[in-house]
Order: sequence, then structure tokens, then C-alpha cells
Amino acid sequence: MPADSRRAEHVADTRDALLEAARALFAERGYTAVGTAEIVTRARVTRGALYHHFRDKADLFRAVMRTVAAELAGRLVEEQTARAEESTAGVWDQLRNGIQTYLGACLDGDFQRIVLVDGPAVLGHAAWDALVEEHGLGLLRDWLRQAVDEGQIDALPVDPLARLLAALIAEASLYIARSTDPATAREETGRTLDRVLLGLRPGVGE
Amino acid sequence: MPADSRRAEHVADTRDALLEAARALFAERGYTAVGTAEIVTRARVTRGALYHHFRDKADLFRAVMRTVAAELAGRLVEEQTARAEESTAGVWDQLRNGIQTYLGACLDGDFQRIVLVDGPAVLGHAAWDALVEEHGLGLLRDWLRQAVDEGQIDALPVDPLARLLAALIAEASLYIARSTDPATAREETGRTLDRVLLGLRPGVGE
DNA sequence: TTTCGGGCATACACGTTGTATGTTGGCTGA
DNA sequence: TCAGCCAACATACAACGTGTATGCCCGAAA
Repeated sequence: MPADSRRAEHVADTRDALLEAARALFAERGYTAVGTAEIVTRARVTRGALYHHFRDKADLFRAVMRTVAAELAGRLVEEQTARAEESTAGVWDQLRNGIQTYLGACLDGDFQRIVLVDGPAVLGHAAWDALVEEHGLGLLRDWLRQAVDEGQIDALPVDPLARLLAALIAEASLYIARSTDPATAREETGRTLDRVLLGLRPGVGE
Repeated sequence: MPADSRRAEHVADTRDALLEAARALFAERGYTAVGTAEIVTRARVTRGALYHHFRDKADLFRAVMRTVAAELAGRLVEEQTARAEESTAGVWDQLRNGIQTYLGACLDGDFQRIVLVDGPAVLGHAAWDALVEEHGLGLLRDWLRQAVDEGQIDALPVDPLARLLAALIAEASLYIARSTDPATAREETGRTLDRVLLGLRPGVGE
């Protein structure tokens, strides 16, 4: 079974078509409002193909969420490495800029609906946590740990701090996207987020 | 149609029974995993009664979430007024204690599953926001506005700040409840939350 | 007492999910 | 090269769950 045969390409193509169709529909109208019939129609296959590639509808959703989350993670490390080239900035500024980059990435519509809204309800917190852990949360925690180790922010338990900051960013992105005036919402939440981070620098709590 | 007749009592009783049964089941296994047949069996009525009192299953969920959220709001104002009796504390300490009280209230299992996990996915953000606004978020915003007005915390846009803090508290409660060691998780997140708030006091920026 | 409507039970129609079964086309070994 | 075999689908079916239409009953008002 050569992995690069034409047949293998077809297999990967149908799977990709399913993922793409499901992603577009899930992002547009939500998990429960989209039936499998609609998905396979858009992907120009049949339900048989769907249930051949995925155990059930939730399993398809998990795969979709994985790709969406991986996309975000990719954008993050991309910006991160790009910024590392001009690496005159210290850990503090790296973290500060990273948070804002994070916020920008979370503004993606697909990401919000699939990962932030439907994800927890569809997958349950265990599976959801596992996906978030490897796509983004781990990165944020690394930044924070480094910042704490170098004394750039106050000594706080890194694990809960990372979770809380991630939730902050997520909520900020939702607030912006749903605002009637996204421009000022972006400015205000960005500023507030930055101010929260600034407040974590050492020497504040007497 | 006297509102206090025996018949009216029966009507209210069946409605309450439906709310109670739905709440228990939704909290235990989530919205989609629970069918209406199971709900009415537990409430010892029929599906006819359910669809007489509520437009559809989502409408029943909305009513359940409203009661759960109202419960939390009730506990909050209760603690708040109790603390106001001994009101030597200033606005700052009131806010600080209020946040911790908030956190404690969010630890309720029913609240987490129904309001925080299923709520956004089932109701959509518009209906969800409306419910959260009147049960808790409004209160938090009032505290913050007062704290800002009196110069207890730095001048930040109150509206997004309230949203962000609410998300922070919600995530903290989920983190604690799902932790293998809730005691230390509670201590750590409580401390982190308090530290974030402390960082918002004036005189930290530049 | 009769009637009238709210409150609820029953029955049905519909869509949706998951599974079981059938079919096809390419790889593979003799 | 060809027989057979299996992955990759397509099709058909069974089970379930929701929402609605219909019917019944009882309390209240006239």
C-alpha cells in the first residue's frame, strides 16, 4: 500500500473535502444545526464516506477543531519566529507582543465558533483540554514560565495563570468580534489586556 | 382565572417539576445527551405538558439556565448585603472580597455545566449575554465602575473590563472544579485572581 | 347546568444519526 | 496475468428524538 499512489491521493482528497465542508458549515451555523447529509453533499461524497473516515459526527468535529486549532498555533509560531529574527526585545516584550498576537489570531471567525463555543459542549472538557493544550496553551505556558523565571512578572503558579490568561484572550476576542464597533473594542480590550499583564510585573504587591 | 387557586398551584407545580427534572439531568449529562422523554419521566408528566409550558427544548433550557443564574445572583447579593452590614470596608476591599465570593459561587456544578458550558452553544451568544447581563455581570460592572470612579483601580473602560474579569472568574471556577486537587487549585487560582486585581491599582503603569 | 377554554395526554409525522450490507476498483502474490 | 482480497466507498435500513396535531378532562364562569 504505497502512501503516495494516486489512489492514496484520492483517499486523502475525500477526507480533506469532508473536513473542509464540515468546517465551513460548523463555523457558519454551529455543530448541532448542521446535519451530516448537508456536509457530504457539500463535499460531493456520501454519508458512507463520512462514517468510513470518522467514527461519528463528533469525531469529525474533533478533527475539524484540530485543524482549526493547528492553524492558529501555526500562525503563532510563525509570528513568533519572525519576531525572534529582530530579537533585540527581551522576554517581557516578547510576552507582551505574543499576547496581542494571540488576541489577533483568536479573532478568526471559524476559530471562535468551532473552538471556543461549540468545542467544550461537543467534546467535553477532557478532549477539549487535550486539543487546546497542544495547540496554543502549551506555548503560552512556556512564555509565562520563562517570564517568571527571569523575574519579568511576579512569581505566580504558572499552570493556572496560563489558563486564566488564555481565557482572558478568548473572551476578549469574542467581545471584539461581537461588538458593534470592533475598532474601538479592539483598542479597548487590547489596552485592558496589556494593562492586566503590566500589573503582574514584580513590585506591585507590597 | 384566580392566580392563587388550587388549579393554578397545580400548574405551577408541573412547571416547577419540569424545571427541576431538566436542571438535574442537564447538569449531570449535558443538554444534547438528555432527551425530553427522560425529562418528563423524571418530572412524572408527559411530553405534552413540556411542550405546553415551553416552546421547545431550547426554551426549557433557557428557563433552567435563568433559574440557575438567578440562584447565583441571589447568593451574591446576599453575601454582599451581609458584608455591607459590617461596612467598615472600603470599595476596594468590597470588590476584592466580591470577586472571591463570585468565584466561590461559580464552583457550583449545575452552574458550570448549564451556564458556562452548554449555555453559549445552545442559546447563542445574544440570548446568553442577555441572561448573564442581568444575573451577575451587571453587578460586577457596578462594582468596577464605582472602584474606577473612586480611583481604587486604574482608569480602564469598564464594560470590557467587566467581561474580561467575568471570564477570568468563570475559567478559574472550571479549573478548580476539574482539578485533581481542588484545595490547592482553589488557593492558587484565588491568589492569582487577587494578584491580577491588585495589579490594576493605580500607579503601576509606566 | 351548560358551555368554554386552559392544561395536559396521546398519537403521529418528520428528520437525523449510526449501522449493516452491498459493490467496485486497485493491489498482490502465485 | 489473473484470481482473489481488501480498502474505500455507496446504499439501505433501523432506531431514536423532536415537534406538532389532535383529543380529552376538569374547573370556572354565565
